[in-house]
Amino acid sequence: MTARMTRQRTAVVEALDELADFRSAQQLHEALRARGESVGLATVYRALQALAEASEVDVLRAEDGESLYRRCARREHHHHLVCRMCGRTVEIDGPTVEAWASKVAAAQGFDDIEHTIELWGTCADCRAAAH
Amino acid sequence: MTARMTRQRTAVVEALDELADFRSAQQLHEALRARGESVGLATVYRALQALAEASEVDVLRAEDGESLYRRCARREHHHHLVCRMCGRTVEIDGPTVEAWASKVAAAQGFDDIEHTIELWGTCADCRAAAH
DNA sequence: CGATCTTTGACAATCGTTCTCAACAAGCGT
DNA sequence: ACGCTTGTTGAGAACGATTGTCAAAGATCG
Repeated sequence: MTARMTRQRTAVVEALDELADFRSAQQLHEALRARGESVGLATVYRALQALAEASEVDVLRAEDGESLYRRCARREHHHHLVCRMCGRTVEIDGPTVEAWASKVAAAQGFDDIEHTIELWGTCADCRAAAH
Repeated sequence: MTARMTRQRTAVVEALDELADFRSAQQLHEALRARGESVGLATVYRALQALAEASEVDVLRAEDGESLYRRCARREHHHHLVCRMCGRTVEIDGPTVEAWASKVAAAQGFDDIEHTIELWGTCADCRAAAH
């Protein structure tokens, strides 16, 4: 039950730190390959899963359903503004929104409330790159 | 290019109306089967896809990534409070949130902004049913 | 160092969803 | 009502992300 520190897990964390923005498991796997680190894809998935459970990384779903991972600066609850082309991410928080969400849900008699609030857009660079 | 009204499409729309809450394509397919209507799964997916494009149905992704569909009362933009157990849905709108979202995104130089704002919870009935 | 016990990785298996393509049927004109 | 044209259907294959399998490998501890 004790989490062991392995070469592979360290490598995944390093890749996350290096890439900074939201990336898919497969992108991370490829980045590790490119760097010469040999890590199995399944292992990357397992590492990310473990990190997510430990709240070490944030997970969100791209519009096509793929899971994206990122090591965020703040560990407290927050949301993201993500570029759908390059993954560039800006952390945002919205105290107003939080309050609104829980108030609305409670008013309807719902429990165990969770909310998904993510903003997607095209960042200035990608817009420029697309002509 | 003209959309044809087929037995299958009508059936899918009927199933949606009957079930009222957010359902997966597979759930709808099964409901049709159970009712005696013979409709292929692929056809259900295609019908839902077409309906979604025409803004006839709302689509959202469950926490496990599955797509859920629903015919909403209002066709204007709005959000949902959904029971993660039974799919029961309450339509909500948050003018405050909308404004907040576009303001934040624009401030960061992002374009083509879209936002995902969904609330998940356990409705009173499901809470009771779980003891 | 050695025993223990988690972790790894190549590959198979899942699961939702989309694709393929020949058979089929709406809608239109006659 | 009758073909024609052309969008639609359905069974099954294909796909892509993710998870499961299990024997071999390696971390940790005494």
